[in-house]
Order: sequence, then structure tokens, then C-alpha cells
Amino acid sequence: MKKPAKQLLKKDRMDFPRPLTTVDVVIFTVLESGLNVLLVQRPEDPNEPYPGGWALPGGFVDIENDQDLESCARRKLKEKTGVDTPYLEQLGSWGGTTRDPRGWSATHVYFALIPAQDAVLQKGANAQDVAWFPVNQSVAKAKLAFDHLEILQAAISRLRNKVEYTSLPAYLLPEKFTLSELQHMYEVVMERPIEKSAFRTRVLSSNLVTPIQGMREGPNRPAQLYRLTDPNRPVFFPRTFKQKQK
Amino acid sequence: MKKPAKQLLKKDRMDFPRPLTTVDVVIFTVLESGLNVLLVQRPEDPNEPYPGGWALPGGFVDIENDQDLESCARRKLKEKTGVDTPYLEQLGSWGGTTRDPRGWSATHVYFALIPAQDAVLQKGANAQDVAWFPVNQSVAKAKLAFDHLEILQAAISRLRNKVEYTSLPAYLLPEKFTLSELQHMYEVVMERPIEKSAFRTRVLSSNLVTPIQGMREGPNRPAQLYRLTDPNRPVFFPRTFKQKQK
DNA sequence: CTATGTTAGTTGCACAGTAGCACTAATGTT
DNA sequence: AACATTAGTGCTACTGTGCAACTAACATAG
Repeated sequence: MKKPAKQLLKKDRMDFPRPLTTVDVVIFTVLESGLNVLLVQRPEDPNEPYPGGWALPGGFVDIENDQDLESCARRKLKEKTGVDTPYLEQLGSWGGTTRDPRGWSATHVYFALIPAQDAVLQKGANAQDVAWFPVNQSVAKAKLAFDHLEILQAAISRLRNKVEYTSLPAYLLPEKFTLSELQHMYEVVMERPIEKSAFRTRVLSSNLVTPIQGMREGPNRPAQLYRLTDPNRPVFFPRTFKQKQK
Repeated sequence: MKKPAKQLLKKDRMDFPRPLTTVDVVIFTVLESGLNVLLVQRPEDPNEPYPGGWALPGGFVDIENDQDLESCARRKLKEKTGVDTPYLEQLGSWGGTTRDPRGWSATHVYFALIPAQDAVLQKGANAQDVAWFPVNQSVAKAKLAFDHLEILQAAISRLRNKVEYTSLPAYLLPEKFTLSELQHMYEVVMERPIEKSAFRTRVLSSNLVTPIQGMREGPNRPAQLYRLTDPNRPVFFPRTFKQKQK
């Protein structure tokens, strides 16, 4: 029970203890091996938490330079991948006593989708290693630092969930793409096949994409190229895909 | 460009400036007037930001007593309403230079649904006022403190959106309820009528609710009482309601 | 005791979107 | 010219919803 007494001591000078505040980014792309996530290796310095372990890219909020949380996330993304116009959305925040050995900490987590071609991995300032990890295999073994495994799993389930009714997979492709390529991105993320005919009518009737001049040439029938109708905002479908019951 | 030089100075002692960290809660309920949100009045003290203004209930994270962000949110909810088992989900976080005149700040926002009957509003420790505001009318005029209008709008659109495909409105009702009462909650939140027949088949086929012993008696045909099949996790429907045309 | 009003709950039909699958179309290769 | 391969379309069956009419069960007014 708090007393109704004035708390001026605490409130007037704003010097009571504050949590450590970080921003982390879960960056996804699709490679040959399927859905991948970007991880960075923590410095080997034994004074740091989880030396040599793998973690999500991120770090402390720099209150002198970062305008807000999202620009902080964009900065970190750019530092690691060179990409500066990704699909970026906030995932959530994790905070508590135990998640960082250095004390009470809170992290604001963003999740990003980038086309594989755009990423040019860049070793960080501390010469850490940066690498893609296939989401289904190595990640579980990787023993992620902090609570980053939990965060990553939340990001994966958010992505898997949203794929069912949004255009998010389009952000895993370059600007121009064919409908087959788009369908492939959906299938990789959902880890199941989609009926071609239903996919096409659904996508085309939702105004997600606009056909552009040009065809994808190849060893067989050329395919129409498309681009996102409005790259700045994802499309939400009215329904979900149904499970094919084999 | 950062130099690859060691930043041990900064990183080893953890005394660089940190953002102010708060937790705010958007608490919804349904009253006669429709969807309402709980606001608290800020102290009249001119040394405080937005003296006398209305704001979302919340406050600084107390790193000596709060185990984590969610328990901090639960504590604040309990303090204002007396409710301790609400539907509670994280909405997101807002952080930046300008949102609080006292400096760089970040808030972790939760949103809660509670049955109107359960709430017993309690004046806070600082003798602030606490009140329900109908979401559609007074809120816009209320000139909310900080960026709380933006946060509230995000909460409303999250709620409106999720209502279309989840069982969230059930958490606005007491433990036992009839299907008509449940439908009414949906209609209040969505602000449009739903087809009775479609609603019933949808709800009953989704295993959202379980019939229990007892009927709601009244001046006309008694109605079967139901409870949530699993109160601990919301149900997601496979589809969305369609707009009734006309 | 019956008629009436009101809300609970059901039934049947029309419509819309998808799954499933077969079909046609267009290219390079053999 | 036949074939393999991928692009793209057309048709049917099924499912869930919108819509509207129907039946069911109570309280109350006369």
C-alpha cells in the first residue's frame, strides 16, 4: 500500500534507477535453405554477457542520437545488412529482472523482411561475426544469448500467422517478380503447398500487385512480371488459405 | 561512421544515460454508452507534465519491485480497477525524444478487457480522478496527455481488427453469459449488426464456448448459459465476418 | 385460460470464394 | 516435330455466410 504522501523526492528529480534499454531486430530472408534469420556473434570478451554466443542484432538505445525506437531499429538493420528500406514492424517488448545479467532490462523488438539479394552482410564495429541461420534447423541448437530464442520464436509465429492473411511475403522479393515466385515465398514461409489457381485469383483480385512491362524469360513459357501496387503498406486478405487435405 | 576502436569505457560501466521507462495500460469495457476506456487525471502540480490533463493509467517501472513488464501492467490495472484477472495483451511500445517533456522516454503499452461489473474504480495514491470515457465521443475532446491519443487510437484499431476473427469480446462479459449477450458485445465493438444465424453457427462450431447448467430467466424465452471453453486463451476464427450490404 | 409481445433458437435457400484438378499456352531442347 | 517444363485458365464440388422466414418458450394483459 502506498501512502498518499507526496512523492516529490522521487518524481521531481528524475534520478531513480532506470532499466537498461535496448532495441533488437529479427531480420528474415528466404535463401535456398528456406526461411533464414540474421544473427550476430557476441564479442569473446569475458566481461560481456554470453561471450561468443549468437544473438539477435541490436544494442542499447543511444538517447543522444536516436530520435525514436523505430529509427534506432532502422539504424541497426542498416549497420548489419546495408538494407535501408525493408519491411519493418514492431514485434513487442520484453523486460524484466532476469533477462540480462547486468540488471533490469527492457528490449524493444522489431522484425524485418528483406530480399536475399539486397543483403550485404557487414561485420560489426566489434568485429563480430554476422550470419544467416536457417530457421528450422540450426537455430534451436545455436543456444541464443539472453531470451533471444523466445523472442525469435515469437517472431516466427507472428510471421507464420500473418502470412495467412497478408502480403508480407512480397517483401522477401525484389521489386519485380512473377506470380510463381511470389507463390513460392508464401510456400516457403508457410511450409506447405498452395493451390495455384486459388492463389492467383486471390492475389489478383486483392489489388496486391500490378502487372508491369516485361516478362521473366527462361527455358520455358515466359511469365508476366509484377510489382507491389503500394509498396508502403501491406495488403490484408479477407480470408485465410485453407489446408489442402491431400 | 563508428570506429572499430574499443568502447570499453561505455560498455563496461553501465552508467551511460538511459531512457525513462514506463508502462501504460489501455483498459476497455462496455457500458451502456458503448465501448469505454479508463483514464486518470494527472495531478494539478505545475511541476508535473500535463497537470490536470487526462492520461492512460500507467507510470514508471519500479525496478526494485516489478519482476517484469507484464506484472507491472497487472499491478497498475489492479490499482485502478481492482480487477486482477483480465484479458491482457501487449499492444506495443512507444519511445522517442519528444513524447515526454522530462526527456527521452519509452513506454510499454498493454491493453486489457474487463467486464463492466468487475470494475470498482479506485482513486489513486495521488488522489487523481479515475473515470470511464466513451471511446467515440469525449475521447477526442479530452486532449490526452503525452502521445496517449495516438496510443489509444492504436489500441482501438487493434481491438476492432481482432474482433473480426477472435473471441476477444467474450472477455468483456462475466463468467456466465448467453449467446445473445455475446453477440451484443461483438456488435458494440464492431459498431455494426451481425447476422444472428451466422454468428451462432460460427461461435458454436469453433468450440469457443461450452454450455453450462442453467438458463438466463426473464420476461421471455429463457436462454442457455455458456462459459468460455478455455478462458486462458482466446480463440481465432478461420474467417472474418462479412459486411452486411444494405 | 387464451392472446399477444418478445426474445431464443432453427431451417432452408441463394450466393461467393476456394480446393481440386484438368485443361490450354508458350517457350527451349532434343 | 515431339517433348519437357513452367505459365496461366476453366470447370465442378464444397463450405461458410447473408438473408429471411420459421418454430419455441417464456411473462403478462385481458
